[in-house]
Amino acid sequence: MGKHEDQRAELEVRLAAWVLAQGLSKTSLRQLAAGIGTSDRMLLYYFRDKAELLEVVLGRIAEAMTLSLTAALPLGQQFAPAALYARVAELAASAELRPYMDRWGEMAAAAARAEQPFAAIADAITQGFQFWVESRLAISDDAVRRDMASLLIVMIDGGALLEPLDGGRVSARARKMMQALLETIQ
Amino acid sequence: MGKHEDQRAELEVRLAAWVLAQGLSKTSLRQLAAGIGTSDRMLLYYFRDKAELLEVVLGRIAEAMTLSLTAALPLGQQFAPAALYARVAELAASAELRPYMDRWGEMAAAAARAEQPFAAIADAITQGFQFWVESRLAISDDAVRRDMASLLIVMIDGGALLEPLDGGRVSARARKMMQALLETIQ
DNA sequence: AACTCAATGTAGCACATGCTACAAGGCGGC
DNA sequence: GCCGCCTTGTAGCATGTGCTACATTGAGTT
Repeated sequence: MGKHEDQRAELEVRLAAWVLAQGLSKTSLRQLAAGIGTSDRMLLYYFRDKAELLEVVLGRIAEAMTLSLTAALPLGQQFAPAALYARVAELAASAELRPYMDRWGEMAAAAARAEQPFAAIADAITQGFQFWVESRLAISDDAVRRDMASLLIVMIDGGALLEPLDGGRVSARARKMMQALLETIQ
Repeated sequence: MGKHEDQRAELEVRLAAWVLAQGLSKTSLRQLAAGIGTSDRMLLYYFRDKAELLEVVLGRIAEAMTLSLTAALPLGQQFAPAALYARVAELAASAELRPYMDRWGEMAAAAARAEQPFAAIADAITQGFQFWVESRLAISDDAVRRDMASLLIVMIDGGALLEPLDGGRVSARARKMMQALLETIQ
């Protein structure tokens, strides 16, 4: 196997860990290089350009997020909307998944500004998330299950987005109300 | 009255219009100056620094948004959650309010990245929005009215955030489901 | 040992950014 | 008419950015 590919994969892993921990705000080539202990020159040796680097690294992070989610709540079991919402809201706030949710929020935001290459990746994650929720909802009607999954996603993501605002109060109140609302339709 | 203040106010108006139309992604001093037909030098003559400029301009935009919202749905009338949600969702998608919602999404996103001075302004808007919704909800219990208002806000903002993703499908499905859900508790 | 070529370092370019120093214009009061 | 000062233009600095040219190293092959 090629040593080149190994080296590049190694860089990808370290970059993904660094970006996951540090966020998307400090992603200049020099900052990334300093963060993982190499040089910007090296990054551009192993990646065509910054766009390709980010695409690959964010892809890895997205993949890891999906793995984490699935590990925490394996496929097979199905839940009523209220129960699944509670589980996912709790998960999203957990120490393990919080960094992923934060990055996800940043990416969705960047996508809203039409920054590349965030839009494409955010799109893929959204669809993956939709599928993940959908396949864990105990709702027989296909269309309703789809719609309910989307509702949960908007609530989770919207909550995550507004979390840093107003000290998290709006977010907390909405979660509580949503929970109550979902329980009325058991 | 001082001519200086007039000049500055004039700049503020033009800057606000420009930023409202163009978004927050092109807000370097040179870009702003070119956009409204002046020089970066002038901007820094009338504003202490870029932070103050953005603060004032975004404040103006936020103010205009509140005015627009209130004009569209004056205080006095109160609505059941489902009705208010429908009205606001429709409003948020209208040609008049859409630019404001887009800017608001960008600001919330920027605030999530802890970029200054967005955080403080986004905070103020959130609270203003909470008050706006709360005072139009026909719910007698104070705590419940607060929580329901927050829920609607998270749904509206979350929907706006996810609107550009997956062709707006997730957003649309969530809106539909939420509507149905709210109607069950008339 | 000599050679080759991938891997890495050093230096720098061209550009954008926020901001500033300095000077020139122009409009007021005397 | 002349002076003074508010306003505006020109030029530039320091820094950060993505990216590149060139030189050097060093390990593997013959």
